[in-house]
Amino acid sequence: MTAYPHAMPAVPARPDDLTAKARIRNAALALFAGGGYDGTTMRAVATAAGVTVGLVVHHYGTKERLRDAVEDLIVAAFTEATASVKIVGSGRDIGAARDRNVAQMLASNTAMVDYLRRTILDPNDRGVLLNRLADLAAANLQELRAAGLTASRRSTAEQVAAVLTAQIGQLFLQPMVDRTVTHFGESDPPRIVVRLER
Amino acid sequence: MTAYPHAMPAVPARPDDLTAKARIRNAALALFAGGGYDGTTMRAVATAAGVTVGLVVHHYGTKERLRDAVEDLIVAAFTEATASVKIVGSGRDIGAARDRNVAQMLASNTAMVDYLRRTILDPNDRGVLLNRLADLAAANLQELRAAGLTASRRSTAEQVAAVLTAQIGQLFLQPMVDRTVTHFGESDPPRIVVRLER
DNA sequence: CAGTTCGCTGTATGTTCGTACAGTCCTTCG
DNA sequence: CGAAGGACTGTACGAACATACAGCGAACTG
Repeated sequence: MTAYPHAMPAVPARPDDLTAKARIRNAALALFAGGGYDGTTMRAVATAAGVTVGLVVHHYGTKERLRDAVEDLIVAAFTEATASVKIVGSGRDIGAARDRNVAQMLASNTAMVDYLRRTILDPNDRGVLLNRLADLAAANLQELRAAGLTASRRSTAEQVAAVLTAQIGQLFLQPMVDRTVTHFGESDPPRIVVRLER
Repeated sequence: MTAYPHAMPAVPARPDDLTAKARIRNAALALFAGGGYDGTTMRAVATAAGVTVGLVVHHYGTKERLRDAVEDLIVAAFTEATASVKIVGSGRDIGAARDRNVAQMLASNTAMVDYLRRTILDPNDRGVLLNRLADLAAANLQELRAAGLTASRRSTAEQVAAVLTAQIGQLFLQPMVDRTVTHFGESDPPRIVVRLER
């Protein structure tokens, strides 16, 4: 499942357990998510990780390569969330289980959601991360198809888009609804539902 | 309708017709939309507007006040789009006509859409612009209510959230779908539909 | 136990930023 | 004509930035 022959045990890591390199990457994710890539300085990352700027440069070379590491982490999280679903039952059930795992993973990773929202919705972005997630979704789809578990008449592109919007579309718009409702002094905001129509 | 006693004629303005102050504001909108507020320099705004940095400062004082002017322009566009609908017919029809006008206004204003997406979805944003648009929608709703044209059992907050998501929610997510579909070499992407559920 | 690697620090450098400001041109008005 | 005000330019400056780099100490390795 993971790339490691000796997989890490599923023990929640204490901050002290992490290497400085991992702490830097995690701090970068949190800060990029909160203040954006441009709005985050290498010094801020270093401070948040409890190290000096020099060490950040030492480990990642440039700010851009630090961002690459952050995006690798996100893609890995999606990969693990979907790969842990066994290929048994109907294609529909497997897809639903994958969606559930991704939703659960994102629910406990606010920073990832915020980072994704910033990056994917950015019209200026090169779209690398979105494409990587799309490729992952397509590969998952292909796996079902190879097992003869899907008989959708929709194209791959359309199915992938449907999966992605289902997995993350709602997360992107929900804050807007929440803030609007809160602005009028109400709580218990309604849920956003995103669908694809042809 | 407009604040001007002698309203401007509905003639599309040529760039040369605009004052430098307006050109600066328009350039700022386009650049903020494309590269974000932080990612846009005063020098870039000046160059895009065909003036010097000094003049930008002369007219707007600070970068933040330049952003205020940009947001004023957006709120004015929403105001005019909704105010031009006469209060005749059913409340539902009036609401639909307003939505149509806003959609049309946004369709011809890519920069505004991009700016709104950036600003409203930014979790770090103070939410001023979203609140102004929410207040505008609420005022429009109140207008219908005062005329006895609406009998919704939904709260104001919920109705406003519904209006805003209908007006701009789809515009925010559509680029993601478009890019995903394009990534797989297809054209004719499906449409996003956003709904509120309780 | 010497040698080498590696995590890590502190400082320096060149660039780019927002903003300040002195001054020039041009229009308006008495 | 001459003063005043506003649009506009060009330069300057301090702060903050990403990055480079020399050096230090502890931990491995043979």
